[in-house]
Amino acid sequence: MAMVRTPMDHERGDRRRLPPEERQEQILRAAVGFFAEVGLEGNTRELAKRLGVTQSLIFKYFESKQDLIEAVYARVYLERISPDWPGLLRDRSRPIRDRLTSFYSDYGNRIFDYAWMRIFMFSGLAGADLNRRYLEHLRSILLEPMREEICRAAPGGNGPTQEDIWSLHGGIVYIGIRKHIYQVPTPDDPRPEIEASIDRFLHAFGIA
Amino acid sequence: MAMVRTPMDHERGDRRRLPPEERQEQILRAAVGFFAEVGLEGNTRELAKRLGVTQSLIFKYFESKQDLIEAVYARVYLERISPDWPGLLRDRSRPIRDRLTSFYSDYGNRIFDYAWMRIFMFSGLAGADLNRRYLEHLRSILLEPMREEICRAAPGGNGPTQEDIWSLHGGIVYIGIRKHIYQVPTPDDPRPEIEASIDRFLHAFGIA
DNA sequence: GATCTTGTTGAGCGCTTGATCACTAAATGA
DNA sequence: TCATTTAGTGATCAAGCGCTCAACAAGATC
Repeated sequence: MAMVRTPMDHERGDRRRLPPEERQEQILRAAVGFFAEVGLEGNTRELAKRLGVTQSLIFKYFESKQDLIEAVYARVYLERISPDWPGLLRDRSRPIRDRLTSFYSDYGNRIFDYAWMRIFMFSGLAGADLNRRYLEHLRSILLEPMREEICRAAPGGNGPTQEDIWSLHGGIVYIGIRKHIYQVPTPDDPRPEIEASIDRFLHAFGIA
Repeated sequence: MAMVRTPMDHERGDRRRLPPEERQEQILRAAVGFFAEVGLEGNTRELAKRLGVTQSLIFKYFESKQDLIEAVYARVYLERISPDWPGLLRDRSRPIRDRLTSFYSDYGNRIFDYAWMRIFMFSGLAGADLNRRYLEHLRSILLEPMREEICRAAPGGNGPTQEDIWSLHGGIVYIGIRKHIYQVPTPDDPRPEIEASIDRFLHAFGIA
């Protein structure tokens, strides 16, 4: 009960005096989980406690808390959109339904993630420009191609509008919001519902 | 530039020494707008400044900040669900499409609201139980009836599952999330897209 | 084993926070 | 007009915040 700080009871192997890049990585990884859980106003003393280091150490690796938060943003947003997806969506050798279901199955795997969803929401509420840039990126390189491909597949040319696509997208993303933000029960495997949403959507435009 | 506090430059008429219930109401109303904007960690000094009163006055009307936040929750959540809606959804003298479009048109009017959306999101992220209770309430008295009515209207009895209904709901709510949380451009009038979503949904179950 | 480098510590500074309280002065009634 | 009541103030407290820095000690080099 002496409250002595023992490095051993935190993280794996955790010898003191890590190489700088390893320590920085360790802090950043912990920060992602920590800020996702408590929000961006979470204090650095608590974060340090979870890492089993002193709070001052954090400032050796990140100039300021804002600096750390931006590193968290970068880490979380980076590689969240796969470079394969535009090609997948445009691949006309496959039926549009297949392309959409495999895209959203992949997409769901990446974004139905506790840390991602919450940090995206926290940063959105904080007014961070990153959200707007992410959504514009998403729209232009994924949703707009998606819309075009559905239009092409739709008989009679009465395809969806951009706003229709947002509606499909929102219905799917909302599963993750319910799970990680509101924390209400959701299906263990979201894929059947994703497929059903896509089928309903395509059906409305005369596809399948 | 003397930064003298003049009561006149805040709120309307604003004579000092208000009757207690009026002052409490004024603080509460300001708190709703303030916390919606900056988050629940917004500080009471800033809130007091907006009201043109001292910070200590807030604690004359609310025992603690947490107390104030809970009053904000109550104010914001209260009367957000109209008692007319269950009856409207169950009214079989009207086609199901009409019932759904007028319900969601009304519903959108109430929840596509800056303060509501953001406080709901802030409290959800903070883990407040209110969100779970609200969503369970919504499900049981609105979404489940909705599902049953659509099932009844669907030929062959292959109606939507509860999860399908969440998907429809999510697609609609997502408009508000984009607008007030992510703050990206959305249609000025969401009703056309709401109607389109409902039509696509019903179409998939062989209705209309 | 002595030396040097540098990752890590712990004390603490300046500031902000929620909350308290003795006091001030505006409204009310006699 | 004066006494009473009480809405509102302003100074202040204790705790917590981001951040700094002199000192310490783990690990590499010889």
